[in-house]
Amino acid sequence: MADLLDRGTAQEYASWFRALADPTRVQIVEYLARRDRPLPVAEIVAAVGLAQSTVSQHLKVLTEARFVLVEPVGTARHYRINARCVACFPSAADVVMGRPAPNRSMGCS
Amino acid sequence: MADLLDRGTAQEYASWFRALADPTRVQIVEYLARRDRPLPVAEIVAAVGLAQSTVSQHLKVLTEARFVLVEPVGTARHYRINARCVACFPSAADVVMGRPAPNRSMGCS
DNA sequence: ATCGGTAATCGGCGATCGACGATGAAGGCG
DNA sequence: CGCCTTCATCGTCGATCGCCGATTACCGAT
Repeated sequence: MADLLDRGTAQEYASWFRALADPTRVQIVEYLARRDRPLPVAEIVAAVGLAQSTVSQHLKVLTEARFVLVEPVGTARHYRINARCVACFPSAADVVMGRPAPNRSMGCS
Repeated sequence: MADLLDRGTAQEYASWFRALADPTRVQIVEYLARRDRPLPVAEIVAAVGLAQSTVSQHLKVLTEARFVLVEPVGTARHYRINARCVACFPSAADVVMGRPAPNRSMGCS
């Protein structure tokens, strides 16, 4: 008993936290969560006030972490929050803080 | 309305997430949370299996992020989870995910 | 086929990270 | 006093990060 959290799980959790380890990405995720509808990149670029390439990089990180989903719309690409992650990411915080794991694994689709 | 989360808040949240952006630190925090009593560094070193200097660095990061508290005990230093953070860190996850901020600010002591 | 608008990718920059061994500082004990 | 024990700090290394401008790729429309 009392040994460490499984390394794989720790790595998975850490990758989630790392995706939010940048203030700009925190702003983007919170923005997408609050708007709760697919938004084109241009609008996000305007909101955060950074270069388009920079925002695109951040969106790539968030997409790979499954925080964000993307759908092509004509020539554009619309990003939106991943509703599953809204539900299961805070549970990761609980696990790390020693609370019983609330059921759902972090394997969000 | 519908503009970005305040930059200062985003930076504060990001610094919390960054502190957990490493699997070893996730393991350390979860370990301290589950044991829930002050532990000497040597025990943590034994648990994670890394060099003592490396673990000390991780503990410094976690201490500066206020996830962990330290108290000197004789020649040793005992680390323990910060109970306040156990309560208020998951709320950061909620805020980022667009949920209403559950009261307490992140300014944990 | 070419043009315009949208967004991803590339290459480079300085800064930070995570790991280590070695060294240093502080306290207890003979 | 000297000597462990315990832990923090230093210096270094390669790797990664965050940002940018420039370029490329894609698609719709002319």
